[in-house]
Amino acid sequence: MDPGKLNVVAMLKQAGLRVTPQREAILQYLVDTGGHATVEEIYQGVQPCFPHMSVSTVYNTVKHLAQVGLIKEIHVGDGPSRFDMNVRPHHHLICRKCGILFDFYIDEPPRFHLPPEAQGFQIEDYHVEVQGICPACRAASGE
Amino acid sequence: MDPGKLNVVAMLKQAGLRVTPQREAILQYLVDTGGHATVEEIYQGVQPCFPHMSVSTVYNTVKHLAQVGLIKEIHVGDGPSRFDMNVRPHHHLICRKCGILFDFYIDEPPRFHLPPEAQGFQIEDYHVEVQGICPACRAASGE
DNA sequence: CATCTAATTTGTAATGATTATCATCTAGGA
DNA sequence: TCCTAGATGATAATCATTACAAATTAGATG
Ligand SMILES: [Mn+2]
Ligand SMILES: [Mn+2]
Ligand SMILES: [Zn+2]
Ligand SMILES: [Zn+2]
Repeated sequence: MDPGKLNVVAMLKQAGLRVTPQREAILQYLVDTGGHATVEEIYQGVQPCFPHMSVSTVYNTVKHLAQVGLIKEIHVGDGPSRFDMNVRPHHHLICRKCGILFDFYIDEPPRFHLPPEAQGFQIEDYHVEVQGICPACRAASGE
Repeated sequence: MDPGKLNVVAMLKQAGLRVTPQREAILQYLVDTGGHATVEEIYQGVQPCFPHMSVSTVYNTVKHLAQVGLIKEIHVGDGPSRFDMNVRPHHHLICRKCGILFDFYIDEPPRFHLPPEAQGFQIEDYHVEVQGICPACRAASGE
């Protein structure tokens, strides 16, 4: 028996979600790849194993997984939503050339000083989106 | 003669853009409202004065205005693009209740410490998106 | 001022991401 | 085993945006 599979089943059960083959496959894909997948990427990724799965099911599932906190939906620029297995509070580096995403962390939150009209704004969360050129693309264009 | 109108004409000319009635109206709307308008809001805003204007023209114009740096396109969450007259580098507070946007500034950029796989990433720009509850909504729900 | 041309406008079609709908199916509890 | 709330999947609908092409026009030129 596949220990990884047992793992995603346990994750679904702990989260109080019904365990379906589709949900197992989608969560397994996310666990295996570990990156920041789009619905389309997930859909393509599970095709070989689940050729009948509907793209609706992928949308439904990632919505549920995000609701129970197993994954996190992130929006980057104007692109499609991405789904992140890393649910710790963290931030992202985005390469302008190839679009690759890296996680990074900030230990001490920056001091936001708010304008008068925003005084009293209750800060609940924040996300830093850094744009630039990734090492690989720098190497490629630098040469 | 309207001094404001002369102003937007000058802005367009200085930017090297052709001056058309539609562009004047759109830029004037942005100058007057000064906020973070969507294409739809701009379109509705100029309707009384330009009932014939096409929504395509709004898309075209904001794209051009952004290209020459007169405005800045911003993406917030999964919503439509917003267009910002404030072209200084700055960041945003977003209210989870009503969606209102506030600008804010950070004097000293936070120290991003990157993970090993992102070492050498060339940072070009960054944007902080703060989620929370605005003063008005706090007052409304607090009472 | 008259003419010319490339840029602009506009209506419409096409695209891409996402949500809505609903008939069918099934996981999991009784 | 049965039952039912919840899940799936096919499809339609919606929303934001881009693509296209014909008609119009800003602004340069003489
Ligand atoms: Mn991440
Ligand atoms: Mn702003
Ligand atoms: Zn890159
Ligand atoms: Zn609010």
